[in-house]
Amino acid sequence: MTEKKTNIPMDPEKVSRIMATSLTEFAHRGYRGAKTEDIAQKAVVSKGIIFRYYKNKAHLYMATLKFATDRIESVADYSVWHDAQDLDAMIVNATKYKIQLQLQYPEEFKLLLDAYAEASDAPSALKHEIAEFYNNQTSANMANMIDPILNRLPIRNNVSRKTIQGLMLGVLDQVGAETKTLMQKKPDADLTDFDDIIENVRGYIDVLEHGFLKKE
Amino acid sequence: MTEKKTNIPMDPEKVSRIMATSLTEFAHRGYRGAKTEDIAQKAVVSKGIIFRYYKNKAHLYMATLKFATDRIESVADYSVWHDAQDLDAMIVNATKYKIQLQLQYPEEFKLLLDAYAEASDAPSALKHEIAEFYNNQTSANMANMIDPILNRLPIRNNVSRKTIQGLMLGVLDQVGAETKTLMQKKPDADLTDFDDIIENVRGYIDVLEHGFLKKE
Amino acid sequence: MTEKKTNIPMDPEKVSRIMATSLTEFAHRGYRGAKTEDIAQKAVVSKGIIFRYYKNKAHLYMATLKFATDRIESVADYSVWHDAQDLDAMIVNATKYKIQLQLQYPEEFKLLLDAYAEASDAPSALKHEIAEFYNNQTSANMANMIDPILNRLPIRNNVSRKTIQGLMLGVLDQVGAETKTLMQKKPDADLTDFDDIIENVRGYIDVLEHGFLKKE
Amino acid sequence: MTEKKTNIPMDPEKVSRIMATSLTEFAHRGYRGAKTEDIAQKAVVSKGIIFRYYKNKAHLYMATLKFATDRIESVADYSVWHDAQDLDAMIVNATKYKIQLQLQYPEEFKLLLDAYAEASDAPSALKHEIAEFYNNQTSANMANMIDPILNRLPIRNNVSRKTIQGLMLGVLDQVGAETKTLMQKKPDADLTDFDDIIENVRGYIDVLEHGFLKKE
DNA sequence: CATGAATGAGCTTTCATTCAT
DNA sequence: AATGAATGAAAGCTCATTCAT
Repeated sequence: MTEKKTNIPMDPEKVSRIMATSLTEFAHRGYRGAKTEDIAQKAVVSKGIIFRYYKNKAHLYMATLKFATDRIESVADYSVWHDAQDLDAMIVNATKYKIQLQLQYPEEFKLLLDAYAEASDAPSALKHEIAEFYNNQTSANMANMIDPILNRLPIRNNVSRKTIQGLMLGVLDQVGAETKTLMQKKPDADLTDFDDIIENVRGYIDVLEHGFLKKE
Repeated sequence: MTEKKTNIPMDPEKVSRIMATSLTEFAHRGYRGAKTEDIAQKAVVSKGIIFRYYKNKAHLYMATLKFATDRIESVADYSVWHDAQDLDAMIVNATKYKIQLQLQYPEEFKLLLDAYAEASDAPSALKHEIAEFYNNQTSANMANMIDPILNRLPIRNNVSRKTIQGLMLGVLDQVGAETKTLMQKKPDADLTDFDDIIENVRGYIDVLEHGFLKKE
Repeated sequence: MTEKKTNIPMDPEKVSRIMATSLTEFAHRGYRGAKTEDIAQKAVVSKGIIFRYYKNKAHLYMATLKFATDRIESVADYSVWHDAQDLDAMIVNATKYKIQLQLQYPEEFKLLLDAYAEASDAPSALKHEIAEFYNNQTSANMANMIDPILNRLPIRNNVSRKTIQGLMLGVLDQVGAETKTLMQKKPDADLTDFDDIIENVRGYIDVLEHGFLKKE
Repeated sequence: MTEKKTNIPMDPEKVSRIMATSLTEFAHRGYRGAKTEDIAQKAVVSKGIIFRYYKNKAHLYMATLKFATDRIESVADYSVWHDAQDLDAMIVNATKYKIQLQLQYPEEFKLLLDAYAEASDAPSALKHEIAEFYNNQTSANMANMIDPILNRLPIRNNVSRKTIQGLMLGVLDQVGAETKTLMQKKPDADLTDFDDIIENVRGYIDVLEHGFLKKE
């Protein structure tokens, strides 16, 4: 299992061009649709160097996946969650943040979303990476984010934490869907175009709060 | 744009075998991963006939997409929505129904979900089909489904129909996610395995109703 | 170990052209020096068909090896050995025969001689074939050939069968070397050009007979 | 034809490492199977220097061939032939010597034996070297070796020098074959393992002497 | 001079598509 | 009309050779 670390020295500029190009190509064409020749050409490197650096196409794909998760991770600012004082503020921040991420890293999102399907046969090392990406948008993760806020709020009897977490995820899913739809209609949208979505979110939260908070 | 309708006579049995096989192959391997040779072999038809019937692989893929949407549409029983007397009954029915659909037609779902990504470069004629599939799980469609019920309910002021629709979609998205997760853990699950999910849904609806109904 | 017999139907004419070309190319350029593209072109078949018929280059090579051994085997006429009444006749016949074989199947000989070196890493199934080819020019085989004749002759005491067999093999080796040398000097030689060699052989046998027969 | 002798200064230590490694690699993998990368790595020199010293792979191969012949030539001790007082002593010495050479320089032998096949398309300058190696085991060479001894012996009428030379070569060929077989069965054999072969040789010579010497 | 990273021509192999039977 | 053997463009990958450092 211990891969021979052949320790090929890599030119960081080339690596970065290759990764950026691979990201785009894999995201838009899928694993099989992306051609190494094209990637090399668009990255302004030789075909040979790709195989020198990454051994083969599968490894290049995995490296690209890792690159995408790292990029998203590197900008993931969880303070938007923790610092919020109330639910409305938190969700609005989170929504803005999620939209911003999806706007800023659309290819990373596409790549990772597809990866789940593509990587069905492929290496287990990567599956961990991909699963991690998915888990960040999952119940367990959500719990950590909103529990501190829920602790400060008077929850109505008969409403479990899990239910609230589920609803929150549902709201975020819905935000994701609405964002995706808007981006398709208006591919070069910026943050201000998403004000309507944020307004929708406010409505969702208002209903939810009425739903699970104790009526004084 | 006007496709030459050469009107090739097709043996319905072969068509049906080809479609069933294509569905499976495309769903599991993706557009480029599926091989025409394999499809022909597994469908017990000659490779030639596939090209005679469908002109080329892209058209076969599109036909398969259409086949998948048709199959799902053909069993879509909207009475589960219309006949429900209250929100709880409606959503529980809808949830059961959606789970059942996902269980019964996992390949169709997989194919159509991936199609969104795969078909990025491909023909516009198909995009319509795919978009339709997605729209069925979208605000406009949801409106038709739940409006009759909402009409009978006393909605709290300041809560718009659109908000409720969005929340409902969010709940259904969340159900979809929970179903997917469960199916991955337990690939051969049956309906009874999904009781927990349905219980979750009851919790969601309880909160939502408290959230948007007038307190008497 | 049981290879899936995919049972590809093969056009005998194409097979025969491919084999003939492969034989020439592999014999003259070695395994790595021979190019599938060239083989296809010279055999007037498509590159694809070679891979259809033989799966890959390694299998093509093995098939060619088998083809070469079969061809030589198919014309191997052991009666030249058995029918001879005396040693001189036998060796002269055998020499003529060996020369003829080497003249008629120079590429087969070259291929098989090199195969021993080339096939060092390769499949065990083939090793058997190649080993067989080599064994035909070996002590064990020689024993069967000349023992019937030796039985009729008065062997001098102190001379073992094994010694005589070894000497016979030495003579045949020497004939092979002389033939090879002559063929290099005169690539388009025919049988009559080899009369000198046969004359040499007569000299060898005369000495040997004087050496191991009882003096009456 | 006049090669530009650019007279590149060469580090003798590097040359020696390159030659030793090339010998091994070319002998074991053949011309095309040997990789310049591997040779450089195993010789602990840069790939660049190989091309600086030898221009290209073909020249490196030729240099290696020359290196191998020189090594064998440099230890070739013809006194084993000249000093022998009788035929038996001479052949036994020669046999021991040949075995020792084959044992001590197996890679040189393998390289040169294969070279004959490999170098079919290649440069004529080398052909001379290779031919020389082969000629050393040839009639002309043999003549020089054994004529002094034959001069002292009473040869039977009707037996030509050439015949005896041929038979001697045959015996040596046979020794070579027996040695090869034994080395394959027992790769780490030493000289004592070859006693049987030497015993066989004694038998061969006994027969030959009886065959070509005058009966007093 | 020496190095070894980079190049890209050239090789093996795959597979959608054609077309003789 | 149906078949599936044949095709060859296109893809992944290798490695002798070059050349900036």
